[in-house]
Amino acid sequence: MAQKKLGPGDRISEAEHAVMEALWEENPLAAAEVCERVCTANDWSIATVKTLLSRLVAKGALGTEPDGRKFLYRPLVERDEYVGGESRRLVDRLFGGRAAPLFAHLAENEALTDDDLEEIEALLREMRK
Amino acid sequence: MAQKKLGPGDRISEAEHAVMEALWEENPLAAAEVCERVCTANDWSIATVKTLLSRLVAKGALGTEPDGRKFLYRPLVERDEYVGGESRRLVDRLFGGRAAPLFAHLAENEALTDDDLEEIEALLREMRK
DNA sequence: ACACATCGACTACGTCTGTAAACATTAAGC
DNA sequence: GCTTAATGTTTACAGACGTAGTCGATGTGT
Repeated sequence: MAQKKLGPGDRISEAEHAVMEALWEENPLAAAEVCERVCTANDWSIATVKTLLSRLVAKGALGTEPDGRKFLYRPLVERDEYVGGESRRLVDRLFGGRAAPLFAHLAENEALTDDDLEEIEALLREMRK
Repeated sequence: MAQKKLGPGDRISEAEHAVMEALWEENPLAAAEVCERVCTANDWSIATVKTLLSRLVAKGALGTEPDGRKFLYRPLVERDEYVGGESRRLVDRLFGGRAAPLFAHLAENEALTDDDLEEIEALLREMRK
């Protein structure tokens, strides 16, 4: 088999996600370059990053292209896709699929800044067309 | 030590969460009663439920009171507390702590029903006092 | 040519999770 | 009293995850 498309079983773990973020921000990158942007923040060794990269490739979340003796990695899944999936999973699991209760929750716990409120209002206005 | 308060390291896993949901909806319940409400839906055996209950007790998420030869389990963490924590974690991880982008995302993918929109508008109105 | 630095591949290993069986105790029915 | 059914406790085990070391190949500087 050549390319295993990311099955729904192939979830991206939390540590892997940090690697994905780096690559979503800039790509393609070599392993060492990825390490430069995530190793210190997470207190990881280069070896750890290599493992995470391999697992992400195995899961079909990353693709590689050879560049001399090294590999360049680039995301195969869009950040939007991932973020959307995770968001929906949470809303499904905790709020029965309804987004309003999530919103209410965030609002209650003042997890919403004034900027957020304004932005959301704007979105609503635009949505109402 | 008698009561270990749920440390932040003691996360509730997905399977465990299903058990918690049952107990949040009705409590206290015995293991067999919990199984009645979650075993068929998840295709679990009673043994699995017992394990999950034990682990939740160990994590400090559930408390027990003896009832004859059996135990009754009841939540020690509020559903709101859990839900709030998980929501914030997601927002932090995926949206840099800002809720507006999450909202935008849900909106884009029409994960928002008309009811949701109305409800959110109402919330906004009320919040603006 | 040769030592050295790099890089990906393979291996390792402890913890957590999902899933469950085996075991011990004990209340209850006969 | 003794068998049986129910219940919590212990043990099990495979797969995922976090974290990293070792190994073999290969390019690099001198």
